[in-house]
Amino acid sequence: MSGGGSPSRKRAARARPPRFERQLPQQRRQALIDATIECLKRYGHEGLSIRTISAQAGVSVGLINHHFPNKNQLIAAAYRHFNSELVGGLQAAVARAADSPRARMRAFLEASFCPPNLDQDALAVWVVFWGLYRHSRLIQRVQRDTYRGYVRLLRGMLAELLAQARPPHRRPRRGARAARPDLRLAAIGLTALLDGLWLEWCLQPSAFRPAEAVALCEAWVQALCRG
Amino acid sequence: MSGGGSPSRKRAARARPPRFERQLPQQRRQALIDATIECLKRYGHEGLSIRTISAQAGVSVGLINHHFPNKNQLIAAAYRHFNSELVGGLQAAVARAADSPRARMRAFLEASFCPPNLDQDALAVWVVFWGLYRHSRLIQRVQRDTYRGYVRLLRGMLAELLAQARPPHRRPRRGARAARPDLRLAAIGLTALLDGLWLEWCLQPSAFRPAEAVALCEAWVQALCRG
DNA sequence: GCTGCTGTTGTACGATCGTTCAACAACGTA
DNA sequence: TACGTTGTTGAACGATCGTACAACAGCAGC
Repeated sequence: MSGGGSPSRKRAARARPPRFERQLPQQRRQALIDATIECLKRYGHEGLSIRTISAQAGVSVGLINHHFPNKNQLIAAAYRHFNSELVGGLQAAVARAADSPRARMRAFLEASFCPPNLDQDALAVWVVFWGLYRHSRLIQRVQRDTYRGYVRLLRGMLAELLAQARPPHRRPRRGARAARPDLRLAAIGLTALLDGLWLEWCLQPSAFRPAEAVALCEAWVQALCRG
Repeated sequence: MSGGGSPSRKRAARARPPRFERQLPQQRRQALIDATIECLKRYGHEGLSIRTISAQAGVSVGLINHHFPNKNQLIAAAYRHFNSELVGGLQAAVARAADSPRARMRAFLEASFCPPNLDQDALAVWVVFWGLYRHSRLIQRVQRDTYRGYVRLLRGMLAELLAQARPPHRRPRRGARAARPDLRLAAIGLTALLDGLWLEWCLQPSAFRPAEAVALCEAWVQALCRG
C-alpha cells in the first residue's frame, strides 16, 4: 500500500516533492529585486538585510550572493528598477494622453498623484534610498542614469506649453535670450511643487485630496504661461 | 627633579592628568546629541551606532546607556533638537524682520534658503530621520510635537498677507466661507514649493542660486495675493 | 537511466551590533 | 584628609550582520 507511486510521474516511487525549483538567472534576479523593495516597504531600513530579503523571496541566504556579487549591488539594482518603473509609468501615461500639450501635462500630473506613485509605502522606499545616496557610488550612478529621463520628459512638456502660449507676439529674432531662463526656472519650480506636494501627501494623506494637488500644479503652470 | 609637582594644584605630587572629566548630566546629554547629529552628517545611517557616536563624543561606549535608556531614545532626542533648532531659527528670523507682513515673509524665506538650513549635510540628516519615521513611535511623537510650531508660523504669515491683500473689497459678512479654503490650500502649496526647492537645491546645489528659490516663492505668494 | 552543469542550500566564520554591569575615579563635602 | 556620591569606564554577553564555500539536487541532453 505505502509504496504505490503514480506511474505517470517520471521519478516514480516515493513521490517526494522537489525541495526547490530551479529558475533562470534573469527571473531569479528580478524576484530578489522585488523582494528587496517589498522588505523596504514593510520594515524600512531594517528590512535591508540578507536574511530578511531571502526569507521574503522564499530562498536561502546563500542564493543572493550567487546572483549578486554583494548586498550593495542588489540594493542598487532594486533602486534602478524602482526608478525606471516610475519614469516608465509617467512616460506611458503621457503617451496615452490626447495630442495636446495641456492634455499631456494633465496626464503627467494625474499619473504623478495616483497609485502606485502616490503611496505612503513608496515614500518609505524612496527615503531609504535617498539616505544611501551620499555614501554609495552605486546609488549615485543609478540616480544619474535614471534622472535624465525624468527631466527630459518634464522639460519637454513645459517647452511645448510655453511655446504654445507665447507664439502670437514676439517670435524670437536673434538668439531667444529673453525666454530661455524661463524654461529652466519653470522646470525647477514645477518639479519642486510636484515633489513637495507628493511628499506632503505621503506624510499626511488626510491633509488634501490628490485632485487638489493636481489643481495646484495646473494653476501654477497656467500662471506661468500667462507670464 | 621628577617629583617636583606644582604647589598650586590641589593634588600635588605625581601630576597625573585626570583620565576623564565629570560633567553635569544635562551638558553630557547635549554633547551626545550633538555627536549623534555629527555622525549622521558624516556617515549617514551607518553613523547611528553606539560605538561611532561615543567615539565622536570622546566617551566610552557605556556612557550613552547611562544618560539614555537606549539608542532609540538618543536618536529621538537628537531629532527633537534638530527640529527645534530649525523652527526656532526661523521664528527668530521672522521676529527680527521689519514689522510688515511682506518683510516677515521675506525674512522667513531667506532664512529657509540660508545656512545652516540650506545645507547638503542637513539633508542627509533629515533623510535618515524620515527613514525611521514609519517604524518608530518615538520619532512620530517628536515630529507631531515640533511640526505644529512650523505650521503655525507659516499659516500666520500667510493669513496676514492674505488679509492685507483682500480687505478693500468684500469684507466677510457672515462666516467667511469663500476665503477660508484659500488659506488651507495656500499653506499646503507654499510648504510644498518651499520643501521641494530646498530638496532640489540640496540634491544639486549647482542647479540654481538660493536667491532664485526665494524669488520663486515670493512670486508664488504674490500670485496668490492677486487671486 | 545516466551524466554533467549549475542553480540552490545551509552551515560556518569573523565582525559588529546594542546592552549590561562591576569596578573605577573625579569631585563636592565634612 | 577621608568619605560618599555618582559620572564614567571598558570588558563581556548574546544576537545578528554579510559573506564564503562545500555539498546537494533539479533538470536538460544523451
